[in-house]
Amino acid sequence: MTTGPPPQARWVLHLDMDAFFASVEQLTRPTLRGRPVLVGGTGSRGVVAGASYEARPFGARSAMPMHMARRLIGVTAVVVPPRGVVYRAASKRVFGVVRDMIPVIEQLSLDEAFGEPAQLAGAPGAVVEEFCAELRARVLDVTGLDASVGAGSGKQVAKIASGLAKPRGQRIVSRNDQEALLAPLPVRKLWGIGPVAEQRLRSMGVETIGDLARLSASEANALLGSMGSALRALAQGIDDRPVKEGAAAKQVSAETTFPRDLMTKPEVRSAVQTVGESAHRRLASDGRGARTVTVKLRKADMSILTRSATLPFATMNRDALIGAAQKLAMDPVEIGPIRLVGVSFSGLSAAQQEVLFPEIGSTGNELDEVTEAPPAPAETPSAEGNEFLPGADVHHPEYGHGWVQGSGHGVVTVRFETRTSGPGPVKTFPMPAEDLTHADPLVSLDWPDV
DNA sequence: TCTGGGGTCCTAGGACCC
DNA sequence: TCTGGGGTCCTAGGACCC
Repeated sequence: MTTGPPPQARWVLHLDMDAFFASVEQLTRPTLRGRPVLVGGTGSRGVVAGASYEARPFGARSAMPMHMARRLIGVTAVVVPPRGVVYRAASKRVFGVVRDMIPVIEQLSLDEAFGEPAQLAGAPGAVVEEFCAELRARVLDVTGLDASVGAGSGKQVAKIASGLAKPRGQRIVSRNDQEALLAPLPVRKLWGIGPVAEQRLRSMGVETIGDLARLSASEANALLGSMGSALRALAQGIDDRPVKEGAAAKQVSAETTFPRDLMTKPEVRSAVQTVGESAHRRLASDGRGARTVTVKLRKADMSILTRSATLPFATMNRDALIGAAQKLAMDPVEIGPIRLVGVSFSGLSAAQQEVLFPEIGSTGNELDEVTEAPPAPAETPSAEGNEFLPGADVHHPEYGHGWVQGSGHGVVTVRFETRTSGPGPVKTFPMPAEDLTHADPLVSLDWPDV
């Protein structure tokens, strides 16, 4: 007599790499496997961008100030600066594997994506289990990196499921089970509910996703604004948002927090120049031009000021863009000490009509002042007079590829290893170490085609 | 020794045009 | 000589995500 539930029409998958940055470090630097690894800024104002699973029992978490995470773990902590090029290359390979099984994916970041495999439409849970297991096995086999996968009737449930599956796991949530799963979770677990919305909801006694689901539409809108009814629907498990390929980036930016607050206009000028050049390099590799330039300043009290200007035409001309940024930057003498300077380019388009205003920046007074500005404070106190900073990739003619474990006191200590070498030997060289040269970090991945 | 860097989307007011 | 709306662009700020 039991006919069972009707087949589930939609299965959305969410794949999330486990501790991605830290795992890539452990993959490419085998000595770090099994150790508490913290990836992030090593300066006094650094925060944790990634923590290995060995670091988490100590309480270390992403976004935590680095000094705090370090103190929690103690002397066994290994702190390495982020290597974006390596993570991007690893990510590319991961999602190449995913794409072989799921042609259309929606990538959310370097380490996450949604997919909705057409062949799973209407499939029973057991088939979805099998598919997810195969997906994870292939990713691990090709890349050496662990992924967790969640599956559900929509994006929200799939994402929550992958979170519950971590690490090295998978969780398939059928439509019939999703209400029991969602209802007791804190509202903060919903994508789109951050600290502010959480507080507003809490003040009205709404703590769980179930509480939010029971609100009337008008109550939800009163508490959460225009997003209210959409978030209430998500809380009720109603989520028919399609999985679609991500659009091209709408903005390209760079920002730097300085070890000491900037106190003078020349310091800010110099910072805008450096940060603007960094943003421009990304813009150039993107290949598009920008119309709108935005300068962002974070003051010592953490408040943020932004100023933007829109040019008559999109351009990729470096001096025109940075010149515009210089005009927007404010003086710390007037607004107070500045800890962060950011430059962002938006209004991106393929059209480039830089020839239409060659006079801006390239011959303007703006740039001459910039060129003469004194340098900003050194980004890292130990940077001066030390060619090999900890975490740097290096090459030695005899020992091959390695990374700097430590430096100072006239010596540099290097661990020679890559993904395929296994834990390698450590060597110490007196400075200056003439045989040591900086190396492409991608060599540490030791992949045939990168 | 407090709090990174890279993004997306939304709101709200004013300018400007029809 | 007074008074509309609608639509779009621009700017500044803020919430939120990984």
